[in-house]
Formats: sequence, C-alpha cells, structure tokens
Amino acid sequence: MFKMPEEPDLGLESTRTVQQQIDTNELTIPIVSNDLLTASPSVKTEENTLTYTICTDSSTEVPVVSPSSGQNVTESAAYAISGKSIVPVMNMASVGGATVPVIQAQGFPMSVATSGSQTTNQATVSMMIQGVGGSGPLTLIYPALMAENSSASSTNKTSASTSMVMSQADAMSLPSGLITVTPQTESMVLPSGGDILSGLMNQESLELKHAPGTQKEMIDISELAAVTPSIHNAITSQIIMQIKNEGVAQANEQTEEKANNSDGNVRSPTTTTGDESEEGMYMPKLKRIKTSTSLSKEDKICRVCGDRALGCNFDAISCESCKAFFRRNALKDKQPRCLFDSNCKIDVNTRRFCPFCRLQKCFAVGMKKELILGEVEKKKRNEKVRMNREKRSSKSTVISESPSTPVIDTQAPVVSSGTPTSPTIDTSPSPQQQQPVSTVTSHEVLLHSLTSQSPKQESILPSVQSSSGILGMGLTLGGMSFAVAGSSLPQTNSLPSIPVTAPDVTNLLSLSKFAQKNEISATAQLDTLLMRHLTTEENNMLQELMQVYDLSFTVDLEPLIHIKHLDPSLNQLVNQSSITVLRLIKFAKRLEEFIRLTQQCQIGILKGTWIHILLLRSVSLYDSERDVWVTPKGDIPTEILKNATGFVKLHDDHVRYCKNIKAIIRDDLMIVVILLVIVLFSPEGPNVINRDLVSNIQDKYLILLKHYLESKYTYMRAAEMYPALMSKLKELKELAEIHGKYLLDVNPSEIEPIMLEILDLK
DNA sequence: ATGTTTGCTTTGACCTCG
DNA sequence: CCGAGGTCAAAGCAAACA
Ligand SMILES: [Zn+2]
Ligand SMILES: [Zn+2]
Repeated sequence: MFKMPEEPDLGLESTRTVQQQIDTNELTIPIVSNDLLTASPSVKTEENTLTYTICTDSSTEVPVVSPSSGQNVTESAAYAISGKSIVPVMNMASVGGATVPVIQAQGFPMSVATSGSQTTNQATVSMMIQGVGGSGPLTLIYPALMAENSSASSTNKTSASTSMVMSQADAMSLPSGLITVTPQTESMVLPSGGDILSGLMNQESLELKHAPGTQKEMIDISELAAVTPSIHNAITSQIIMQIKNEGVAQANEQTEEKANNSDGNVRSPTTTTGDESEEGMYMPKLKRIKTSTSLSKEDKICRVCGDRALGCNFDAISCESCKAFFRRNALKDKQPRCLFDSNCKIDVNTRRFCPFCRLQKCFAVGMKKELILGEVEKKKRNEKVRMNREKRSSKSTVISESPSTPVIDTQAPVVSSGTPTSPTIDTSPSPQQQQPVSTVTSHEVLLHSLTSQSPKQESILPSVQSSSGILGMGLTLGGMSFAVAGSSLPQTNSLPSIPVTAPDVTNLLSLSKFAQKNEISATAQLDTLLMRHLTTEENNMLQELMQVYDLSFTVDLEPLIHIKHLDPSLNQLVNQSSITVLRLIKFAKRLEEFIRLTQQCQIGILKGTWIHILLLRSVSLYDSERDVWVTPKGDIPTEILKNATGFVKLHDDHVRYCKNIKAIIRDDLMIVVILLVIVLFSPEGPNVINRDLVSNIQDKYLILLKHYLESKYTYMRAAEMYPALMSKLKELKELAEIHGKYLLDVNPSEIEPIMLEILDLK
C-alpha cells in the first residue's frame, strides 16, 4: 500500500514550473507555489491502475492515508484521505487558515497561491488528481500539522456528541512521507465509486486568479494551456478505453435519476445499510456523522449533492442542507464567484467549497427561488407563530385556560396564497426609501440610471416578476401577466420539473455542460472529437454573462407596485415595460464592454435595441410545450394574454417567434443570454456613435455564441443552429419594428419618465 | 514570527407550523 | 405527511492577541 515514490522529488524548484513531457504514462503535476508549499505530486499510470505519487522536497511530509476503509489503500485510492476524514475533492487550498484558490489546468499542472499575510507552517491542499483509470481527490498536508493544535480546537465539543471527529492531527500518527496509492481500476467503477469516474472530465480549463492579497507570481498560463489539452485528451481516451474494456457501466449520478422514483431496484436490496456504509466510506463528514441514520424510506437522493433527501424542497428533491443553503442564498444578489470554471463538482463532500456552483446546481436541478417566501409572508408567518406560541405557553402555564381560541388572525381577510398582491410595498429589506419608479421625474432618468452607481438602484426597481417582457412582452406579458395572474388563473404551477431531465432524451449530445463533464460514458470520447473545447476565458465569459443575467433579470417575489390590474391600456403596458427596461439597463451596466462605451454610445445602443431585447428575453419565458408564458406566479396561456391585451396580431407574431426560436434552443438559457448581448451591441442603431467599436464587441459575442454551440452541441449541430439563430435575429428586427410602431401611439403624459426617455418622447 | 483567543459567518441536523 | 421557515451549536475563517 504505501510505497515510496519512485521518483524522488522535484519539489524544490518552486518556480513556475510547467509540465514537461507529456506522457500519458507518467504525468507530473507540479504544484508550484510560494515559499510554503512545494510539492510535486504526480500521477503515474499503469495498466488498470492509477498510481498517485507525491513528490515533495525533503522537508515536506505528505500523509495520504488509506481511502476507503481508511486502511487499505489499494481498495479505493481514488478517495485519498487525510487523517481519517476524507478530505473533499476540491480545488481549494487552506493555508494557515486562509483559503486560497488552487490554480490548475485541466487538473494537471497546478499551483497554489497562499495569501500573503497568512504564512504559517500549516497548509492543506486538496485537489483532484486525474489519470488513466480514474481520478480522485488527494490531499496534501504540509507540513505535518501540529497534533495538539488541531486536536485542541476540535476537542471542545464535537467529539462528545459525534461519533467521530478525526482531525488532521490523526494524520500525524500515520505514516507520512511520500506515498503511492495504487487503486485498482475496477474498484473505481463500482457503483459507489461513481464519483471517481465522474470527476474525470471535470477540470477542463485553467484559470488564473490571484488570490486575494497574494502577490506571488503564478505560472504562465499560456504555456500550460498549450500543454494540457493534449494531456487531457490522451488521458481521456485511455480512460474511455479502459472503461469500455472493463465493460463498465457508467455508474453515475445520472443513474439515480431513474432510481429514485422507481424504487430501490438497485443492486442493494440486500444492503440497505451496506449501501450506506459504503458511502460513508468516502463521506468525510468532519462533522456529525449521524447523517444516514435510519434506513427507512426509499432514500431519496438530493439532486444537488447526492446526500440523503427527505423530500422536495423548493421544487426539487434535496437534502436538508441544500434546502437551507438555497433558502439562504437564492435570493441574495451577490454570490462570490466561482474561483474555477463554475463547474465545480457538487457532492456531499464538496458542496461547501463553492457556494457559487452549489447555488448554480440548485437552480440547475430545478429549485425555484420563487418558492421562497417573501419578506411579507415570512413576517406574517412569524407573527402567527409567535402568537400561537404565546397562547400555548400561557395555556400550559395557566393550565386550563379553557378552550381553544382559534381566533387569531388579525389579519386581513384574503390572504390568498397566491398573493398577487398588490399594493403594498413592502417591505423589504430595509427601510430604504421606496422610490417608486414613477417618482423619478427627471427626464434624464435614463442617463441617470446609466450613471448612478449606488446600490440603491436596486431598490428602485420594483421587483417584479421577471416576466415583464417586452413591452410587456411584446406589449403583453409584462403587465398582463400580472393582471391575469392576479385574477384567477388555474395556476398551473407545479409541473414536475421536466425540463431538467427531459432534454437529454431528445438529444444525447445536448447534455448540459454540467452533466456532460461529470459523466463518463462511451460517448465521451466521441464528444471530444465532435465538440469544441472552450477556453477558460470563454468559459468565464459565459459564466459571467449568466450571472449578470441572473442578477439583473431575475426576480423576486415582491409585488408590482403600480399596475392596475385589469384593463391594460397601451400606456399601462408601456409603463410596465419600464421595469424591464430598468433591468435591462442594470444588465448592460454590468457588462464591462458596455461600461467602457461613452455614455452617449450607451444610450444610443440601448435606445436602438431595447425592444429587441425585451422581445428576445421573453423567449425564455415561453413554454412551447404548453403554449404558456411562465411566470413566477403561475403560467399564463398565451391565448389569455393575447385576448386580454387586444393586440392580437402582435401577440401572435410574438408567440410564433418564441416558438420558433425555442425549437432551436430548447431550454438553453445560455443561448438566449448570449443573443441578448449580441443584440445589445448592435452597431446599426440610429444613435450609435462608435459603430466600429460596437460592432467589434458584437463580433466577439457572435464568436462566443458559435463556440458555445460547438462545445455543447457538437460542431455538426452548431453548424445548423448558428445560422438558424442568425436568421432569427433578423426576424427579431422586423418584429421589434412592428412593436415599435405601436409605441408611437402612446400618450406621453401618462408614461413613466424612463420610458419617455427611451422612447424619445418628452 | 508563531501559537492562541476571540468574534463573526456558514452549515446543517432538527424542530415548529399550517 | 409535506414542505415552508426557524433554531442553534459546530465548523470555518480571519483578525486581534500574547
Ligand atoms: Zn444536498
Ligand atoms: Zn465553483
């Protein structure tokens, strides 16, 4: 089990080392870094085995202990652990208490940056190591930790109540030094080992980010970038071959999908518990180990992290922790970005390490933030609870207090759940000054919103349902959705989150990037041939775009402020759109390229494209299967909306457009977002000053779109999709023009200032 | 320069409620 | 039961301390 490394060390050259020779059989992973960390783990591959070799300089001790059982290394080395807790696979290094990112390229060359201030002798690096036959987490502890230290800290309470708290101190007692872990391939394909395999294609690109406070230099990325793809491909294909040879089934999380509902058909009827224990094997659980207590129910599995789930939370099967996590974070405006490629693997062990990706995954599996109660509801609820409690306590203390007294509710009569709500303002956080949109009077609203920096901006936006599409959606959705929903729609809510699972059936290759990367299947190899690999930069751009979009357009539950319910006049609709326009501005302002434009130019492109953008965005709200607009408050059949607004033809055209485009993009929101940006940077608008510049930016996104399509849908499909989308953009122009014509009829006196501004009315 | 303490934030197992 | 929200001690971090 423990072997001394065949190759001594390389450690000392703590410089910007870069991968030397690319040999699939002997890969070295240099960990380059500052003074503190100097270790060079390497992955060595042999037939059917994966060997992890950690090379360090003389002073470094690297305890890598038995994986699975915590004893037998060969059994599942992929789960390298430190101490007795299996340190999660993650791309984070903890140095002296400070967490720093581990820069890595495709899981190979990597370096660790330590934060400048925190220099200590204590560093733990956990990483994913990949090689032929599998991949797995590996943790380096450098140098040896002080036993007293950690034990002391963990002593206080934990230990007593929990079954096991193995601090790293324990690692000390284990043999340290250079150790080679040699797992057997087959162990890696066991169902329980799905994780290993799934981690394979994981780290795709490298990212360079200076750790906060770090002034150390990093490796030269360009060099790495050049090297890694080949390594990756080579390894990948070998892995695939091996998998095939072994006749392995791809055991993955995907499996669970089917498993959960059907029943525990799985292979473990016998071992309900055994199952658990096996899992526990790589469940670090530094904390309370109780987790999987009872065997009870057909354990549902958290779609986010794979932990045991009790039921549905926010519309997705999820565990308690993910539920709490989602509740606490989904509505936050800001979430620290992912330090890597925004595709961190999220499982029960790693879920804590990247909140961004965790949240992303929450959404990906269908959790809906709309289901989080709003401030108002919460308050009401708390109030009730409090009163009930009081009552109860008094009852108990005073004993008898006679009968019930149900009478609590003070509250208003109809608090219907839907709460379309209305009036009120709400609440919301803080006492901010509720600045209704309308109060802003200056003409320069537009300008103002472009300039203002204050976060207040946010509060100005009456959070509306995201719906507000273009001119209400094409002059419709926005206001209407509200009105209609408010009235009495069947509230088709709750449809099973089909979207999440369905798409795959149609197109194997259209798996989400997420799934794609975490899944090893026979098609994986094919994919690498047929699909483009996005560069890190591209990945980052996409990620950022999506985030910006989320931040800007997504909605909260708060009620619309001033919209009279029925009778959607044109003016009403236009006003409704103002909210979305404000969001659009918010969105644009978060785009670096946009901000760099002159203000005049900014206003120019906004004025020229806002209708297009609102229209285009509405595509994401359209559900072609059911022909409804999906809004947080429920679905609205397009027919209803159409008739309600009276703009029949207009609406029909719009719906048709959405339907068509949806046929191309399916549920890929990313495409919509890229298109939005492309449209935003349209150089042909009337008031655009620097057309060349704008055009260049647009080109950049056009390319990004193409690459994105190629990376996600194969070159072949991209070749069809891209042109199709381009033609849709052309149609969009026409559609927007028609909508624009209607706008000429608005009565300026009743229009929100922002809209007057953007419509060039006064 | 290091090991300790202290204080604040996040997690997550449990619990209350309707 | 389910599934919202709330609770609170443990775990993590980072800065203040010694
Ligand atoms: Zn979970
Ligand atoms: Zn991440």
